[in-house]
Amino acid sequence: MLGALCGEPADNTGNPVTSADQTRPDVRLVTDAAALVEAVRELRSAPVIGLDCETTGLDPHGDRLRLIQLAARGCVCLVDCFRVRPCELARLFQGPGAPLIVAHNAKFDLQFLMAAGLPVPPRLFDTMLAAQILAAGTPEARQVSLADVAARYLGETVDKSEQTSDWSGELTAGQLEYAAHDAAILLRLYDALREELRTARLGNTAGLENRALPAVAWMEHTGIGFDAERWLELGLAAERRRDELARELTATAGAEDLFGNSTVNWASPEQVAEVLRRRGHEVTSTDEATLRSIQDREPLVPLILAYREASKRVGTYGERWAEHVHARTGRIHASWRQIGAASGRMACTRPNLQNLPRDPAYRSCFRPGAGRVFVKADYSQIELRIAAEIAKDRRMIEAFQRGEDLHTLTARLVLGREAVTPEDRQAAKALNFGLLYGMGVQRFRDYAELHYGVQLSLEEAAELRRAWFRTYPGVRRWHRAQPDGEAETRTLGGRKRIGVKSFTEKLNTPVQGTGADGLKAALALLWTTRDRCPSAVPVLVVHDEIVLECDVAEAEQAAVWLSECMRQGMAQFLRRVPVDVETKIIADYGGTPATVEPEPDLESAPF
DNA sequence: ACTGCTCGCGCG
DNA sequence: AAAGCGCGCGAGCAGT
Ligand SMILES: Nc1ccn([C@H]2C[C@H](O)[C@@H](COP(=O)(O)OP(=O)(O)OP(=O)(O)O)O2)c(=O)n1
Ligand SMILES: [Mg+2]
Ligand SMILES: [Mg+2]
Repeated sequence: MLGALCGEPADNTGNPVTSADQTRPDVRLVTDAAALVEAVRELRSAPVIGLDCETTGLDPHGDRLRLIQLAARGCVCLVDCFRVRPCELARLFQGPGAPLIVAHNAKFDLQFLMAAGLPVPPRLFDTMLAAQILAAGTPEARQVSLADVAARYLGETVDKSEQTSDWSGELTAGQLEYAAHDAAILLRLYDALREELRTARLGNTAGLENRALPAVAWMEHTGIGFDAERWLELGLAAERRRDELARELTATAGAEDLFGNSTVNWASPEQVAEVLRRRGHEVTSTDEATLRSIQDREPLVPLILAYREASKRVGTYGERWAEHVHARTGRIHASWRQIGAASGRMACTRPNLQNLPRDPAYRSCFRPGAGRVFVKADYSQIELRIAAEIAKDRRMIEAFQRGEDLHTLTARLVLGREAVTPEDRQAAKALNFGLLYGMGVQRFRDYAELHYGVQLSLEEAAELRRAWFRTYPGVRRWHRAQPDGEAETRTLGGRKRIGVKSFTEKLNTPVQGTGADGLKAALALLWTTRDRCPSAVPVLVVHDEIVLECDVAEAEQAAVWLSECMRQGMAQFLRRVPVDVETKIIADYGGTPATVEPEPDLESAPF
């Protein structure tokens, strides 16, 4: 049955397959070492090769590679990994003149190659990333399955019914046919997407994404160590607090039925709003800003907010996290979306590791293995620096050249005093970025009151806000220079977002997106220079922050390496503004200090 | 039981 | 809630 695929294509019934495709390639099934050597010899001369892997499941740590499909122009090789060890493919992927490897969602295939001990091809083109880059800002950016992309750019329909079939048994003709087609279509897609990228002037962005891609696969494959026991303890404490607060809310509101049970579900915004309206507050929302505005007249408000905080911890940061611990590795392998936002930022799901509570009790549950540490590096004031460059604000540029800290300055401006705590500085971020991206005076005033306790009249708030814009007059000009109507924006790296509608989006997108460009350039550098720190692996990316895990002995080296990659990655986009990276060596993600013994200095050693 | 929506909120 | 932006997740709720 398998032999049929080596020559004439056949379907499951053994009948010849008819196809409209006149250029159907030669399909070859490789089931022994000699055939693999021969296949690699032939493929090695191809400049571009489509790669697709069929696996027994979606988990590179648990499931197995079954079939590796390699498509050159006019020739598809299917390597049956149950019959032949694919190590020989290292010769295809590596060395001078190695081919460009084209794959769809290559992060998936790369993780299986990594698990199999195969090298990561040095030159990659991911058709999914390309489609996301081209569609940034449109709903199509979220519909990027191979079938979607093939339909969009080739007008071809792809049958995915075999994708989820059983790949652990005897391979059927239908499966082999499907596998060959999937790989072959990648080459045509590559041609079409490369042309689209060229005409949209997005080639540089695609290059950047494809260079960052191995680091993202590396990070996902690595996962991160997690102390589930301590995490669950925090959940139980939050649960007790939540239930206590619910009882107190019910008692305070007098919302008990005959049995003393609550008639209100405090987790329902609708019911909370109804309670508040009955108590004389004309609210249409119950978010924190609304609740704060009635806090003076409503004793339930602090209880509701505390209840919400506890509920958040029980729900979003609760016991379900134990399900994310991988049975084999004992670590959490979140799913990283390399292009997760319309701006170009990454995103993270199942679970989202980019919005862990800042509370060290939670963050310290993420820990390196024994004898290892985390090295965490975060860009300083990054979007202010980028905005200074984009808006060409002389005052802001010069402030950065002098090494000033604008978050601290803004905290001082609003507080009216010199002394600023780390919390004050953290709060100033929302003010700086709020004003930078178009926040109005009303919201500015309420924020200042809530976080700094400074009560301002609307006129006083307006004056402070004007003072901020007087300090950075280039930012005000930049605001006024924004065009009306729908626009497309570009980052300093050339990344494009289309359909940008509102004034505030037009301000934010190129700045946030440039930050993503720089961070991805840093990831690309980390991958290509990883030999500088052999024990180091990436474990987290949090927008302008990268966390590595490495041996204690290599920590200092890793810190230098990481900060250099990050500086270089970002600095290429900033001509006038310096880039600063804050790097720390820590025993866990909560920031527990690491007691690091520096690497022995061999140069000056006595022997 | 599942899907799709809104609301609210965690993070950068 | 207000001209800050970008995400993902859980709960409630309505519809099936
Ligand atoms: N409320 C916020 C917080 C952050 N950001 C964006 C802009 C920041 O530059 C970027 C990174 O967040 P950080 O917390 O790292 O803030 P900074 O880099 O500005 O400051 P720091 O020097 O503390 O790193 O995320 C934002 O838009 N709005
Ligand atoms: Mg930062
Ligand atoms: Mg940060």
